[in-house]
Amino acid sequence: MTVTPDLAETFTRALASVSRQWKRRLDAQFRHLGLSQARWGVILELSRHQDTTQIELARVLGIEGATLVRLLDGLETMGLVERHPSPEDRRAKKLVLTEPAIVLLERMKLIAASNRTQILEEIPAEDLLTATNVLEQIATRLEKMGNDENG
Amino acid sequence: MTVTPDLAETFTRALASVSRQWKRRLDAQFRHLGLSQARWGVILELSRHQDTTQIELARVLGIEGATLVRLLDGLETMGLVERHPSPEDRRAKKLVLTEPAIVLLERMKLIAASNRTQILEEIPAEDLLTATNVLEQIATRLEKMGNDENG
DNA sequence: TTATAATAATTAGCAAAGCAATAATTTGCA
DNA sequence: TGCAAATTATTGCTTTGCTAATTATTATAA
Repeated sequence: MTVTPDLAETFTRALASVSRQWKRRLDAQFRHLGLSQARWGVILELSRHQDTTQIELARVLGIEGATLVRLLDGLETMGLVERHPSPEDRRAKKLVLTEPAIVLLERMKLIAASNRTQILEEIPAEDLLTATNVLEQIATRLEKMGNDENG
Repeated sequence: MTVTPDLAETFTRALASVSRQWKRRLDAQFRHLGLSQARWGVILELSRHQDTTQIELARVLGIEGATLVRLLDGLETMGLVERHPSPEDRRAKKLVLTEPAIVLLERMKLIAASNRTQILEEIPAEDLLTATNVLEQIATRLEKMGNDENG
């Protein structure tokens, strides 16, 4: 089987559309908490990598450091995140979630999970697994291409 | 096989990461033409649906009408698109590509296609097909949920 | 050891997406 | 027919992403 140009193109269009619509929907669901999809992602990832630096967090989120700065500014103003100076590197800052953030996290998890369930309801698990693997392969490849700075 | 919460979550993270990185890369490749991924999408879709109205074009692109307005403003300034009053509805405007846009379109197609080829090189076509179908199912479902205004 | 490189966070400025509100028209129904 | 509701394009404002440039610090190499 060959990857026809049409298939590749259809894939990219569907990818863009789904990602925009998913974001839109999640933003709407988090709005009443004063949050957004982007901020939710930061908090979730932070709950898994406590005491990480900003650059490291940006890396796992797949966004630029400069983008993360603004997100953290907002979360800090809301009292959900604190930036502490790193003991071993005075350029860097360690990030920690505050108590209110940890409380909020649970509510956000429920919302995000129920959202995923609703959207993915009718997708066969097998296909979803394949799709996930494809996306992860592409993500890895894009990271590699980006670092190589070619193309 | 069951969709575990982990799988669904991994899927969404990979989706977000790929879509951001893909956009970033394409933006970089179009920059020297003064274009972007978003504007490229408008021109491509317009080449397929000549004489369409803005709202209809926004619909097939999966973006808001207001978002398209700004994209068209830019493309009109560049002399690539023209807005003509619609004969049958004085609220609406018909969109047409100019001659320079049609010339440019061919170059853009080559760039986008070579980009896709590079990124998707190692993905088995079978898996890509499955992934595309999954994404299209989700896109359809999200559109339905959005219109129903529920959830 | 000191000058140069690289790295971490930040700021500024731009693009593209969203929502909400508005004006001009068209549609539909009573 | 005529008035209310829907539709089309627009503008204003916000968020989130990017790149480029800046500052402070750390790492490297001559």
